[in-house]
Order: sequence, then structure tokens, then C-alpha cells
Amino acid sequence: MKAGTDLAQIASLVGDPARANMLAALMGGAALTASELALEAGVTLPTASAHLSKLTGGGLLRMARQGRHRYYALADHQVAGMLESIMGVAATLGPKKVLPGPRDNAMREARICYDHLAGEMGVAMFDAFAARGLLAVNGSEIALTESGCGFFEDFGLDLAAMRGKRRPICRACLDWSVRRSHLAGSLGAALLDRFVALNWVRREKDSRIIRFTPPGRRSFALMLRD
Amino acid sequence: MKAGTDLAQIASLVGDPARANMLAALMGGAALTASELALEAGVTLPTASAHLSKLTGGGLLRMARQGRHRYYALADHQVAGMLESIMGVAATLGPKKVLPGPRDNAMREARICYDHLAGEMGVAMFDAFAARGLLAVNGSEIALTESGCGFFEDFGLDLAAMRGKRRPICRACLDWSVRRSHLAGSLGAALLDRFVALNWVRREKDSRIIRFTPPGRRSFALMLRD
DNA sequence: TTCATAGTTAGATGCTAACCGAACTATCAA
DNA sequence: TTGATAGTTCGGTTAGCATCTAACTATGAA
Repeated sequence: MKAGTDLAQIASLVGDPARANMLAALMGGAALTASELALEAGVTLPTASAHLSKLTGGGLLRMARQGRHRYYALADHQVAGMLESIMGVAATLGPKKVLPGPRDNAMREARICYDHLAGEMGVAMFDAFAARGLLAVNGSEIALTESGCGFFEDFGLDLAAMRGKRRPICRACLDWSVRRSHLAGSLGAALLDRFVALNWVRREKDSRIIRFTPPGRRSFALMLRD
Repeated sequence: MKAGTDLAQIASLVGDPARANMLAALMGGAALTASELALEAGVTLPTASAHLSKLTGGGLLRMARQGRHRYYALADHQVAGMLESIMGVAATLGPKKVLPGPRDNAMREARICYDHLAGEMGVAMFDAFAARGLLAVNGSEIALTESGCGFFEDFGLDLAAMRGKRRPICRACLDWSVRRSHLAGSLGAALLDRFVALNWVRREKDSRIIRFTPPGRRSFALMLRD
């Protein structure tokens, strides 16, 4: 009985269409202002404000003031993971897909999950790193190996900076489309940043879709191979 | 905007206290009748009936008639996993725990997750199997190794029967208390059945808690070791 | 058949919560 | 100061939904 109460409390926060739209928008990883989220949810500012205070009060969001703006973001990875898992259920259950549609396919191939790469490309990357011994995978405990350290530093990542943070460097995140793990944690986030900086990928405006540029796709494949 | 709608639809199903209690009860793995679930949720039969038709209609539950009873169960593992992940968020967010409490600790040590063993003991078992090469773990893709086949058959499991079914033999399931993977799939379910048959463990009445008998605990530790 | 139990359907009720407009506060920019 | 933008708070309205009782259907047992 107690377990059900906790469950309902969190789920009902997500269960309102306006709030769900806000959360879905925040799955893009960027922090958004109250006004932007109001727009996203299709409600007026006062309504959005009420929703946002519920979400922050419930611990799903965190807020940072900046001047006269208030930026909202998902509280942590656990919340992002929960949302992904709900979306996963929704995706398999909603058999309303007459045909998948090109946007759907793009989402399956590569998308942003909070702040790291997910979808088939994300899973492929994770598998390749594991196979090459750059990551030591044991259950869902993942660690950087020595050769992994060298590889990622060569690739231009600042591992020292990551170690300073409280956030774990490596984490596994379960993919709703592929149902396999991909790489999250600060390493996952840094890799995606780097891909963007190298112009390998481009984020589609106002969506979670990530598109590989043609040269980016080649370089990415090369990186996984050798 | 579309993603949010799907999200809200599923989450709102879980977001009602009565329904959440039913789902929590079904996390125990057993199929329950409408009356039992009504009792569990603390509502009258008609109310429960309405909830149950929503849950089945929404794809979270499946129902089987049996004489004049109707047995309800979670639709699949994905739904169970989603519920676990919501519970995980609830557990870390709800800092209302003044002190953990003995029942809480028992849940953390060993509990049933749909139909297999979860909690610290579940994670320990998974790790031990992986370390001994009985399971080949690659990301969240898990396979039985040759030595694993021998081991589990010696332990009294009927692997041939499992292969016949559509359900995957091995699957990883993320643990909300320990945040590590443990073994799900038909192998995970069969192991738990076997533990019960061997009297190593006993399910606590009306809860998800699994208690190891003293000899069971010894035998279990031995099994992990050699 | 007749009775009992399991469950659904229908109808009525009442509460909660989402929503908006209007007024208020806070920050920035002249 | 004055004006503009960002956001919150307040009050009132509305709609949806969970809930119950009562009546109905279906299955099994005597």
C-alpha cells in the first residue's frame, strides 16, 4: 500500500499533459525558462508556473535563477532514465503507428538523451568501446580502462576535469528504442559535446533528433573501428 | 508535444493511488483477481473494475479468465521495469525516511521483481555468475556460456524448455535499491523457482520481500563461490 | 432449477486540479 | 523614475474523474 502511494505521487506528476510536455522538452538536455516551457506545453504563464513549482517541489526538476529568468532542468539522470523507460512503454504500447515515419526512424537512429547520445548509434558506440577494451563492463558497473583513458584523451576529452565532479564518469543508460545499454555519465556527455564541436553531428532544432553529417558519419564509423 | 502526450497517457494510468496500489501489488509477480486487487487498493469492486479496464486497455496489464475469476497480471517485463524505475525515483526523492526501518532493509536485501530475485542478493548473484564466466555480459546483452549451461542444468533447471519459449532466457534488470543489474528473463525466473523449491528462500505473505532461510543463505553463498 | 459468488454496467455525486485573467513582485534598461 | 519583461500569487470557473450504490450478467455449485 505504501509502495503504491509513492508510485502514484511521482507518476501523477508526469501524468498531466502540460507537465509531460515540459518534461519531454527538457529531455533535450537544455535548461529552459518558464516562458519557453509554457509555450512548449501550450498553457499560459500562470498555469505553467504552477506546474513548474509542483515539478520542482516533487523533485523532478531543479531550478536556477539567472537575472529575471528562471531556468528549469531535469533534476538528475535518474529522472531522465525514468522518463525514457515510460516513453519506452508508450512506444511499444501505442500501436497507432500505421507506418513508422521518417522522424521516428531518425529518433531511433540517433537522439539526445538528457545530455548524451542514444539510439542505435549510441548503442553501437557503447558496444564498440566495450569490445575494444576501452571500457570495462561488469553488469551495469562500467569503468574506464587504462587504454580507454589514453584513447579518450587523444580524442580531446579532459578526463581530469571529469574526475573532479561528483557525477560518475561512466554510467549505463537503457535505450527505449533498442533496449540495450548506451553510455551516459560525464564521459557520455563529453563525447557528445565533442562530436558537436567536430561538426560530426548536428542537433535538429526543437527536437531530440541528432543528425550525423556525411563526413561525421564516416569519422564516427572509423573511430569505432580502429 | 507528441512525446509528451504519450508520456502523460501512460504516467496518468500509474498516477492514480488506487491503480498504483494495484500495480505495486502485481509487482509481486502473481496474477491476482479483481476482488483481491480491489482489496489491495482499498476500493469497492465496481471502482476496481473500472480501474482494471483502464489498465488493460492502456496495455499495462493483461487479463486471463478462469472460471468466474479474472486474473490480472503485469503485461510484460518492460512494464515491470518502468514501475521499478519510477519506484527508484520515488525512493531517492522521498527523504521522509527518518530511519530506514527493518522492512525497508529486508526489501533492499532481497525481494521479488515481477518473477525473479532482486535486491542485494540478486545483484550479488548476477555478479558472481558473470565473474565465473557462466554468463557472457556485453553491455546489457547477456548470454549463457557453455559452462553456464552445464552449471544451470546441474542445478536442476530445464534449459531446453526455456529455449522453446518466446521470452529471452537472459535479461538484465536495473535494481532501484542498488542501482546495478540483476538477472531477469526466464533463467532468472527459473532460478527463483528453484530456490523456493529447495526451501532456500520463502516469500513473505502479502509483500515483495524474500527471506532467506539460514541453511538457504549458506547454500546460496556456496553456490556463488565455487 | 435455484442460490451464491465474481464481475460489469449504469447513474448520481462530489472533489480535485487544471486553467485563465487580473493584480502583484522582481529584475533590467533607459 | 519610468517603462518593459519575467514570473508569481490570487480568486473563481470548469471539467474530468474517482467513487459509491444499485441493478444486471455470467459462472459454478447444490
